[in-house]
Amino acid sequence: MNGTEIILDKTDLGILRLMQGNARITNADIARELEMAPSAVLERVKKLEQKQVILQYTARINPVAVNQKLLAFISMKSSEGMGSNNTAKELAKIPEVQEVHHIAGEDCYLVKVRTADSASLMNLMRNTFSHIPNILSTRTTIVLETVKEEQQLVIPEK
Amino acid sequence: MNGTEIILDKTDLGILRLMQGNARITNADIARELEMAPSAVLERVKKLEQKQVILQYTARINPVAVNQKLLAFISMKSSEGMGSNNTAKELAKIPEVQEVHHIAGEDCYLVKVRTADSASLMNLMRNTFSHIPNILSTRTTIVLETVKEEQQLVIPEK
DNA sequence: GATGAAACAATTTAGTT
DNA sequence: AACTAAATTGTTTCATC
Repeated sequence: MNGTEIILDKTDLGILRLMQGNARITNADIARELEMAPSAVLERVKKLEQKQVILQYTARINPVAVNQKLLAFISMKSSEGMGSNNTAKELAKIPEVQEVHHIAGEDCYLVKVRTADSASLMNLMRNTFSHIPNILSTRTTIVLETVKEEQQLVIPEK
Repeated sequence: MNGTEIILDKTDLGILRLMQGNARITNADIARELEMAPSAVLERVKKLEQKQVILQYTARINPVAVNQKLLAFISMKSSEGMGSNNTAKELAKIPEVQEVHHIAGEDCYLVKVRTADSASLMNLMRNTFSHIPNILSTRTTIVLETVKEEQQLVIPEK
């Protein structure tokens, strides 16, 4: 069927919870929290990486500090048939595109984009999006203020 | 006016690029890449944290592995006047809510929510959203497939 | 701000249970 | 899978430039 099912025990979930909150926590500190040996933590973490339970360790950076002040969501209709998602794959290659979701309802993608300002969003749409085939229409929504933006998942207790 | 402007030099941007790609990189490795002393890297990193250029170090976890299979975007109209954003603040407190954006156009919020399945989304809406005042209407869009989902920013060269 | 050196701490490997 | 112990490597402080 699909890939082997991933089974996580209480210790794995504890590690995930700690690392989701602070990816630079030391294995020694994880070991102290969970009352186990650091070498055992290292083994667990390696396996979680291997199994792609942990996808990446990343620093969240303030977009304003690196001049990425504009955030927009763009809905796009595509003329390609169900099953193919080449349009989405092309969109995913663009560095300013942070997210591409295929959504229910119409033949639609929802795309999250970050640029310096509205002028650079226009340029991106004119120079890059316009070369992607099968895009029938776009509707752009500009974010005025972001109140919360995290990717923290609710990790179950058990 | 606003908070003091943040000025980042080439070294800071190099550190940010490396840590955005891998938050568990050692300061020693950053030092080797950027050809400087590890103690200087430590000082820079501390300052970037202090200045809130680095907001958090986090492990990105596979949602499927922790049983968070459903992703939805909800647009909400609110009856509260411009300037106040209590509705948004209440939404931000809910752990399943990953993002809350105030968007242009109508009196609207765009909310990103992750739950186990559609039944648990229904429960969340019935039990939690319904207690938040001033929500006039909601329109829920279910994600069928996520092609890309990252928060990686484009870090300028200089 | 950056460096180098010293003291301290964490990581990682290997052997054992 | 987990533990301990030992060897290696990284972190952190501090005096100096």
